[in-house]
Amino acid sequence: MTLSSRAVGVKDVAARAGVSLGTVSNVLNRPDRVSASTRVRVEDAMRELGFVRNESARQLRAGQSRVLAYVVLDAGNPFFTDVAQGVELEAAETDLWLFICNSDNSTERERAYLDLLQQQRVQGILITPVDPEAEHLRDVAGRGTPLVVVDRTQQGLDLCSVAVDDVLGGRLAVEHLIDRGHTQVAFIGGPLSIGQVQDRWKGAQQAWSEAGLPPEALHLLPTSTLTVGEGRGAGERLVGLPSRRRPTGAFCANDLLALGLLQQAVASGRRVPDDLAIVGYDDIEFAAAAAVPLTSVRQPRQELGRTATELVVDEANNPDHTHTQVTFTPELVARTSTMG
Amino acid sequence: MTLSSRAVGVKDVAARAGVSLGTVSNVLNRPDRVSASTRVRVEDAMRELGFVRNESARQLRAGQSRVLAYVVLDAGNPFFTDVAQGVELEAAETDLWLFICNSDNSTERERAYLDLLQQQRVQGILITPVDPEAEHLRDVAGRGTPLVVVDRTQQGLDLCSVAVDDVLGGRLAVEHLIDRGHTQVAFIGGPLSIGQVQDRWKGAQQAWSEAGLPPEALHLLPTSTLTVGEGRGAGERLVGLPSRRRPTGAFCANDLLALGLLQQAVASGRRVPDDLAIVGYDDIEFAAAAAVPLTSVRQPRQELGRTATELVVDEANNPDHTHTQVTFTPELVARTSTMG
DNA sequence: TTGTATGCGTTATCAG
DNA sequence: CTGATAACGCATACAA
Repeated sequence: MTLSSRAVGVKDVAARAGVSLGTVSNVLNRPDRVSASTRVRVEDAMRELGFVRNESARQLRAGQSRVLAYVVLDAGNPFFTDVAQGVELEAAETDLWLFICNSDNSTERERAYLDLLQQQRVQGILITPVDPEAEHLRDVAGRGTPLVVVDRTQQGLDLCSVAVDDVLGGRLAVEHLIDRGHTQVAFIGGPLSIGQVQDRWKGAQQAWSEAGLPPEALHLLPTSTLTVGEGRGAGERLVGLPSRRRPTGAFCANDLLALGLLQQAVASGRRVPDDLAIVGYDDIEFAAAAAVPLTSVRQPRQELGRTATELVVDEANNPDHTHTQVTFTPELVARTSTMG
Repeated sequence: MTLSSRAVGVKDVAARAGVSLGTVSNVLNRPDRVSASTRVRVEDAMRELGFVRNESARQLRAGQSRVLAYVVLDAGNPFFTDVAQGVELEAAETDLWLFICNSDNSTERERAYLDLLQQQRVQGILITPVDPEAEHLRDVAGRGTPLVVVDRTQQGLDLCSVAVDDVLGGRLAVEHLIDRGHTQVAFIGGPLSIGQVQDRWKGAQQAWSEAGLPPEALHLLPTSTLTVGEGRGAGERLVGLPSRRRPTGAFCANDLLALGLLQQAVASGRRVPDDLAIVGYDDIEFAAAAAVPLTSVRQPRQELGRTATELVVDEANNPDHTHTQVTFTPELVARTSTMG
């Protein structure tokens, strides 16, 4: 309703309530120092005028904000939204709010959001970066905004990070396929420039060679992104291989790929797992909900988010903070797609 | 590196570069008014000092921010992240940035985020609200922050909104099942207090009665949420019905339910669509990617986001803005889950 | 409780 | 280009 001359401020409230400016401020920040009756009067005035505290001014004075931000790689990937949920749960307990930003796999967007968030003086930034070694990540920390890297390991020790042991995850996946008797296996994923993909591939190779299997029987089928569409494409390439060398088991670098592969396999008449066994990675909700429930490597998603949040908050408030790299252990969840 | 005495400001930069404060400001805001050589010198100083513009101060002065916020109902539902992507695409073209907030179906969290965003003086708010008639939505607009309701229709004409005709969507789904010869059909979804669910159910009933089919042959299987888990549960209840009256087709109020139902059906040995045909709603990416690709009602998700963004931006900048209610038309996408 | 004054960092203006 | 200065809205400290 208030179509007034814009911008209702504390002094307008004070005038309306017939009290001083300082009293309004007290109602806002130390309600106990104000008598109940005047407090009510002030609150009424605020309501009538449609007063909204100006956070810019408040923050300019206080120098601190009550919001955290999480810059995700791909807001459409349920893995990240699950991590974000963990962040929110923990943040809520500290009376902090969360803004989610989507870099959408673009280094430029990532950098632009980091700039914006620093300028906003958010209390801390969580980020799953395109490249964990990028300079601009360190710049942020150097300029005073606490920053924690999520789901990527760090080379240096100058940043906090929370990650999962992806080499181990890769081992678990491939060991499982070996246990099930597969001797021709495909690793589907890419680009290898992505740290996680590289680590999972490395783990796969380790498990394979330790089992004494010939390297050429572990096929690398690179993809250009980790999406459902690429998974379908990989399925078609798989069929193209000569039947003698054609993999009977596939380990996909994430569940999106695995679901695409699964779809393509079923559509082309192959049976899962009899003709093709599939292991995914992340164990997103849709993995268990696929019509052929997907075996997958589970990461403690919410826990990642919670822990990362604890770390930023500590970095923001504890003068004795020391950078910490936390590594979680993944776990294989066996389902029908390998255990028909 | 800059471990200095906190808070590098424009005047520090000016001192370091040996220029006046005004010049630094010009480098920041009207670079053309500064000679190339001094500009470089100032930029170097900013870099060396790790200067970060203080957005609070800037905004306090300008009274305007460059960020939009989208408050979603459920960040884990791909439908909303797709809408958000549409918002981002449009926002980027207007040089605006997007913060995503998750109300997680909680009225309280929704209200708290709205307060926070108003205090931050964001340029505009997009929201898919728990309840589109809630008072606090109107309060926001009344206090000067442009707000657009996304994916919910409005009763009044005092707010902008962008929605899809859910009654029509419901009709399309059920007409499709009728066309395929089904005479016992289940509607799965809930709670009916959710506007969308109610509308889809209404459309289903309309199509059913217009086809001259008996009302009792259209079964309502209510759920308490729109999640994969509830979909599985509904599948179990479906089996419980006496075979004579057991539905051969199911229309689910969203794809999450449909995927859960699909999973349960396949796991319990029913064939889709021969034993049970399934229609979902939203056409999220995982619908097409399900091992039995899901027939679904598609909404123009990105378009929803784009249009909503155009509306907030207009409301924020155009003094002659008039509130507009935009309604899009849904479309049935037939796939294997009904067309085996 | 009240008035009043000051500062937070940035931008804009104006005369030199 | 410089130098000085006034806002923006809020929080606080201090004296009455």
